[in-house]
Amino acid sequence: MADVARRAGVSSMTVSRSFKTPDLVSAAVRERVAEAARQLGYVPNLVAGNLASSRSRMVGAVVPTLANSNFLGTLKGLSDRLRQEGYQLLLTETGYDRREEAAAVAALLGRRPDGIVLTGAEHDPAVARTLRGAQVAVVETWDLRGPFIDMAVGFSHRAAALALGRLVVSRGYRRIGYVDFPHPQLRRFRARRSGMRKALDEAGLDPSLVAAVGDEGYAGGRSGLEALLARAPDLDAVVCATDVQAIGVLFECARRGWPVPERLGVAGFGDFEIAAEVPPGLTTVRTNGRGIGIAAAELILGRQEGGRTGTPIVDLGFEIVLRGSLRDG
Amino acid sequence: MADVARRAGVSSMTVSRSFKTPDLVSAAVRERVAEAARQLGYVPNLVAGNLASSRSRMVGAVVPTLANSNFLGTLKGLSDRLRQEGYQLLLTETGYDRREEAAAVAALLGRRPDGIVLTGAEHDPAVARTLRGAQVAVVETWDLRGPFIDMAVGFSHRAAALALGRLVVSRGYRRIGYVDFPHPQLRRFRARRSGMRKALDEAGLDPSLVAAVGDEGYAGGRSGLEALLARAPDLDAVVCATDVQAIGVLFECARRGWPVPERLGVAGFGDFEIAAEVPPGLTTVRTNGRGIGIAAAELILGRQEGGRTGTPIVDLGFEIVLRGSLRDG
DNA sequence: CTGAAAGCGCTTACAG
DNA sequence: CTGAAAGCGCTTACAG
Repeated sequence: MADVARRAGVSSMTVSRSFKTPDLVSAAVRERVAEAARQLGYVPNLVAGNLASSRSRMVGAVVPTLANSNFLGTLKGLSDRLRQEGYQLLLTETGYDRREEAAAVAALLGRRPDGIVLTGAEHDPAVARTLRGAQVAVVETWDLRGPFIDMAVGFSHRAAALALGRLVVSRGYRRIGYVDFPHPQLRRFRARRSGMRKALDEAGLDPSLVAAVGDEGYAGGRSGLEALLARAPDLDAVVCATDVQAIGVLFECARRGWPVPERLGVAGFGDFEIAAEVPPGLTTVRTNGRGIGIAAAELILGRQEGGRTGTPIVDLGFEIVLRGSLRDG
Repeated sequence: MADVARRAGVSSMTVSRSFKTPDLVSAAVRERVAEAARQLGYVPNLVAGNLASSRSRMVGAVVPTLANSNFLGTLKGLSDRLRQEGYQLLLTETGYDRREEAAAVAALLGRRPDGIVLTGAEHDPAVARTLRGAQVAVVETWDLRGPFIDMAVGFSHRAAALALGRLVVSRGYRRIGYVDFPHPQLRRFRARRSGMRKALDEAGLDPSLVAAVGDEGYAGGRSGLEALLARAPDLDAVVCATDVQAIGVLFECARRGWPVPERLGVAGFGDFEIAAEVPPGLTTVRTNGRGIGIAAAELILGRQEGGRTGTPIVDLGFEIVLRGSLRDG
């Protein structure tokens, strides 16, 4: 930058202003600075800028896994919205491990990001403590039950599962099983299960057909289905904690030659892209993961402008998407 | 840090040393510094550290899209390996747009990352120029045809498609169609098509059954299949440029009640997780996306140690995975 | 094994 | 509209 200033015949702060606040610089000087920068191939050093201004225009994102369209959508929404404002994303994956998460947050904090986006609202106690002490906007996503460290955006998993459960019941299914993913400390999965249970209770149906599997993927759906059938051979519908599990169930039905939705109704959670593609179409809950990312970005950006913009707890709701995997009732 | 130094009764450079090179500090002092840091909740400011040392321990990753298991695997491998060494990942998505990519690289460079990982080896001319001028290790991934900016890791898409094509031929299929994703300037897709064509030529089969679709997803597979059938009702096998397209073809077969592999053989490219799950199992090319990420990380880390470690062009090869979507021959 | 000084490349008030 | 000075919080030689 000193080189640019010399070449343009101005001071280095004029160069700085010429980039940051061009309106405060005369057109002629702006021109000369731009030309000098171009000739020198000058790339402003944001590291130095960050140190001097104590604003980084970086946001740290902490996700449990990349292998899940839900968080991918959120990441994409976050990244897109932030990029528009010249922010960049620092990404860490924790593998659903609280201690990894705590380590990630600590490492992120060293970079002095302007914001940190966490997945879920259950963290190592040290995380909340450290984060509250730090000068950083924090958004917890995918969970709406506090207490929150700072801000949050999500939806009610319980309400969504309840709505889905009621739909399945309304279609005349009577022996409804649930494939759960009871990951320790993942409250959102407990909430889904609880909503489901309520729907069955309301209808006076047996709520005990639950298979807890340790896999949120295809194999989890398959083994969940098998476990449920072993307990209830007359099972007529299966709801899964994730779309991928539900797809696993559909695949297993295809293997067995079982027609869906006649022999078995199937529903999932997430509305991944494949849900609309797989025959006969998967009934599921659309959760607006991308919207969560965008909203998280807005919250962080709003905080930068000073003061909070609107409410720091955002409920994005959900939508039930009805497809061929449930019969007409 | 000054606070920590004061509290521990040492100079701030001793604090710095105590963290960076503990061996050079006496155990007693190390102890006092650690204690003071703990009490003060001290988090070293890496921004300042980076500026002073001109090393950032950040790596920028530029991917066309997050919605594709291939790059996700690479990202994951990269992120995992880098995290072990205390590096962090700066992520940008470009949407297969060269200008977005150029902008992303410019923005990344402002952070002075120690390395940049690009997808593919075809970039805006400005990218190569800027990057060569910068003090940064560059790895181009998923393509092995240079010229490269710096280093590269990938495999031969042509050889992989050729091997897959030969396999399909060996299974007795004779009217083999190819669903292409001819994205402008995505050489790797051209290479796949070329390998496929060679396999058909060798066998004296008609290589003209190609459907170019603008969608690398499920819908692309479906529309590709329809286009091919319109031209060749006796089509007996379809190879797709991506697994997701191939899954789209399998779903369309299911909708039509066509048995796979009897009525139609199907093969894909990528070995996404679903390939093993979807009935009857998708024959495909396994491309080791995760390995690409790990290798890219190694190349960058090696460069940090000074000097190049081994060859800067890494061929990770591929593997044909045979599953039920092709008949026994 | 420990420390005083200079500097990394910017930005932030404060003047003019 | 432009500039001289100080400082952001570390690390890098260089001494001792």
